[in-house]
Amino acid sequence: MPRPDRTDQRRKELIPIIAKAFAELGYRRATTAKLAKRCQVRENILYRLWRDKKAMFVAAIDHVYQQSADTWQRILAEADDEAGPAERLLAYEAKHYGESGLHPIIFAGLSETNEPEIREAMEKMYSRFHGFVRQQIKEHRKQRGGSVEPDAALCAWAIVGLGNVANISRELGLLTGSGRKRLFAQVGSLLLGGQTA
Amino acid sequence: MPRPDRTDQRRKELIPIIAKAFAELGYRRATTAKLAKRCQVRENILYRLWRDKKAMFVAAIDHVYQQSADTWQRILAEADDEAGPAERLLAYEAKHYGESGLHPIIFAGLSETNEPEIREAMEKMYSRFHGFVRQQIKEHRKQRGGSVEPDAALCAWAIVGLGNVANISRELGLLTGSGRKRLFAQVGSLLLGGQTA
DNA sequence: ACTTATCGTAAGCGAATACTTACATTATGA
DNA sequence: TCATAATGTAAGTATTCGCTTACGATAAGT
Repeated sequence: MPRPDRTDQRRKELIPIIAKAFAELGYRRATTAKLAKRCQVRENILYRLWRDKKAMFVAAIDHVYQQSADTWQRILAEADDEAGPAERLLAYEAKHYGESGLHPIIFAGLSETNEPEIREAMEKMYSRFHGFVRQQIKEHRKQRGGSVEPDAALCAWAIVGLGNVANISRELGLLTGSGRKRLFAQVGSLLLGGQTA
Repeated sequence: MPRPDRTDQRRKELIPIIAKAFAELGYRRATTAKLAKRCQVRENILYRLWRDKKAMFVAAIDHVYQQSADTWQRILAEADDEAGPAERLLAYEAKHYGESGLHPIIFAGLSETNEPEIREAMEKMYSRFHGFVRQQIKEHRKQRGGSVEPDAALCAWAIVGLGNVANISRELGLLTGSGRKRLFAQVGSLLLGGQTA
C-alpha cells in the first residue's frame, strides 16, 4: 500500500555525518539546525529518526566504537605476518590513531554525563574498548607464556588512557605525529608485555 | 578617598566556588545565573571581575593546576621517608586522586577548545602537568642510575593518561576505588621505573 | 487510479541564556 | 563631612536553541 519504511537505512546514512558534526563542534555547539544543514535535510526529519538530540548523540557515541571495531576486525583478518594480533593492532594504531576524526565525540560525551542516557552510552563504550584491549593483552601474554604483571585489566586501562592522551595531545598540538607514534610503540609494548617476573 | 579596590581578593575568594560549579555542571550547563547564585552575588558583579564567562572558565582551569601543584608541594615538603619523592607522589595520588572533585573541568575544557583562549589555557595546563611528571621521572631515574626506556617524556604522557582514565572510570563507575589504587600503584611504578636495559 | 503512509518544506513558539543598563548604597581618605 | 569610586540590586533585551505543528508532495500496493 503506502511507501516502504526506510527509517533504518536513513539512520545509517546520516549517522556518520551527525557523528562528524558532534566531533567537530561538541554537543552544545552542534545545534539541531546545524546537524540538519549538514545532513541536507530539515530539522524536522531528524526528529522523525530520533526522539531527540540526546538520542542522536547516543547514536554517534555508538558509531565511534563501531567504527573502531570494524577497523580492528579488518586488521585482524588481513593477518599473517610474523607479528601477533596484538602487536599488529598496536602498530596500526601507532600510525593511524585518531585519523577518523571521530574521537572528540568522547570529549563531548564526558561533559554530558549528567544525562543518564549519555552516561550509559559512554559507560558501554568504554567498557567495550577496555574489554577488547584486555582480551588482546591476555591472548598475547598466553602466547608468550610466563607470569606477567601488572594485571591485564589494569594494563588495558592504561592503554585506553594512552589513546586518550594521544587524542588530547593531537587536539592541543602537544605532541607531533611521530611523538604519538613513539608513544604507542614504546609505552604500548611495555604495557602489552608487562614485566616478566 | 574612595573605597579600596578588593577586586583581586574577591576573585580569589570566588574562583573555588566557580571552579566547583564548572566541574559539576560542565561549561554550558554552568549558566552565569547559576554561577552567581552559588557565589551568592548577582551576575553583574561576576562581570565586573571577569570580562566574560570564558574568562571565568579559564580562571577555573588555572585553578585546577594550581590546586594540584600546591598539594604536591606539600607532599614533597612533608618528606623524609625511605621512599623517594616520585614514589611518594605516586602513592599519594593512588589514594587521593580526584578527591578535589575539580577534574571534570578538564572534560569540560576539552570540548571547548574551539575557543582560542580556552584552548590556550588547556594547552598550558597539560604542559605543566606533563612537565612536572616528566621532571619527577627523570630525577627518580637519575637516582637509580642505569639507562631506562621508554623515554621519560613518553612515560610522563602515559602517566597523565593514567590520571585521565582514573577520572573517567570514577565518573562512569567503571573502576572501584581499590581498582584505581592498584592502577596507580602497579602501572604507575612500571612507568616510573621503565624497563632496565 | 486511488488510497495511504512516508517524505519533504516552511514557519513558529516558548524557554533559556549571556550580557547590559540604570540606579541605589556603602565605605573610604582627605 | 563630603566627594568619589567601589559594591549591591533589579530589571531587561536580543538572540539562540530544541522541538513542534501544519501542510503539501511523493511513491508504493491493490
